Amino acid sequence: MGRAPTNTKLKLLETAHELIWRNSYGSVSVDGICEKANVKKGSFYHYFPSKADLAIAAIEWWMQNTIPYLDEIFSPSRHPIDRFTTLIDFIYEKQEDMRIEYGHVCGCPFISIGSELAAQEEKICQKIADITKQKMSYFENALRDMIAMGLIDQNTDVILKAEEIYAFITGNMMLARIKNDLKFMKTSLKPSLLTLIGVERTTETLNI
Amino acid sequence: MGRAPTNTKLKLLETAHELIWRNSYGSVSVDGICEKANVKKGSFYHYFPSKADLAIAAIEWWMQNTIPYLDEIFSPSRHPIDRFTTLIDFIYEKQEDMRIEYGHVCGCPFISIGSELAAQEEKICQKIADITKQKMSYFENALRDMIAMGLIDQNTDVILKAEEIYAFITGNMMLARIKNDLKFMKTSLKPSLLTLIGVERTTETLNI
DNA sequence: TGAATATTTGACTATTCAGTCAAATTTATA
DNA sequence: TATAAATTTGACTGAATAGTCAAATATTCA
Repeated sequence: MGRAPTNTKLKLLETAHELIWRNSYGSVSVDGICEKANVKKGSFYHYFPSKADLAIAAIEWWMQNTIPYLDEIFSPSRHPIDRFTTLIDFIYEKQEDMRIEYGHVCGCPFISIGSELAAQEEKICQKIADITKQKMSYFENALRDMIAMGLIDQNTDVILKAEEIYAFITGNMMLARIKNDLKFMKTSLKPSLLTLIGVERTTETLNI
Repeated sequence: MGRAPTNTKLKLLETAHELIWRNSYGSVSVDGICEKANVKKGSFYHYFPSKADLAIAAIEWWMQNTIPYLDEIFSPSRHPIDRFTTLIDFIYEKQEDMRIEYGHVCGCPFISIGSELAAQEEKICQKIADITKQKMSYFENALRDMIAMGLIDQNTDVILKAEEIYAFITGNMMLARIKNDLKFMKTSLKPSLLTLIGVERTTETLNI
């Protein structure tokens, strides 16, 4: 008995995520999300108790969406250096796609909304912090493999190094969004990142 | 003849900057700024044509405020490595002060507002991009001195390296704001930054 | 078919928002 | 002290905001 579930909730998640990523949490209204998603406001509040709760759900949904890609990129079967370079390619391509479609580099949705709501929405910050940790664990895993393979200094503190990598990539995405410019990300981010990681830049290690 | 200028405009700039830095552009209202600054709304619009114009003026005002500090930190009379370590100390102390006073790490005001308004306020983005360039010029200047002193690789591309440094510091400040945590900035940012710059970490070069 | 359940609708509120404006007030100076 | 100019005030508007709710509708299955 009972009515079957519809795709309304998913439409709201997708639309909210896109609008907030492109613009900002504060500049996107519930009415705007509903209009774009072709959903009435009453339906919105049937699925989400508040705008903030929708934002949290959208962040969670997007992260779940992203995990399979990260699993593929950071597959243990891939050479660890290749994992990082593939990650940069993956990020760049998404950013370039969005720049073409929306006319603007959009940066990292987690970081943008996290920064915007850092002092207002404790729950959102906690969620972003969790995601940050989760992403860094991919880096730590790859760094351990690099140590085992003798690619980087044996005494590398992988936790610390992972945080450096995350901050570096994050900072670059942020600046790309503000400057609306992917030049650095396209041409310099990859070699800069490898230097930061501490990989010797010989043709031998780079051409896997 | 005529009435002498008052400090109302300055009060509005100070208050707007503080509230937007602590929270966000979208969550701070003109009414909120006026109330905290003890200024009536009519006065606000006597001095600023719009909320966005106030934000631009506040950003400009804060940058003008910051320049003397940067000039001192990046004084050519200071050892170039010391310039960077002093910068980190300067940033950390300000962040720690704000964390204690407001209960929250506030990060970089320029980057936070720039990211928030990247797709909405062209003028604000342009202003932030200008400030970014201006700050990187300090880095480039120091890097050239480091090359001249043989502290880093003679073939270092200073423009590129300055952008790396800026992204790295920016990313760290962003994460500190989101995580509301200054641990990394306090203990690891300095050595990590020197590694990124490419300075050999011997006692000789570090204890200036 | 009919009961049970989930979903959708649209009209509704109360508040907050950015921005306006004419009149009142202050103050420097001639 | 009169004048001129900048400043301040407070009441105002109209639009947008997040959120509410009871009723209508669709769908499932017994």
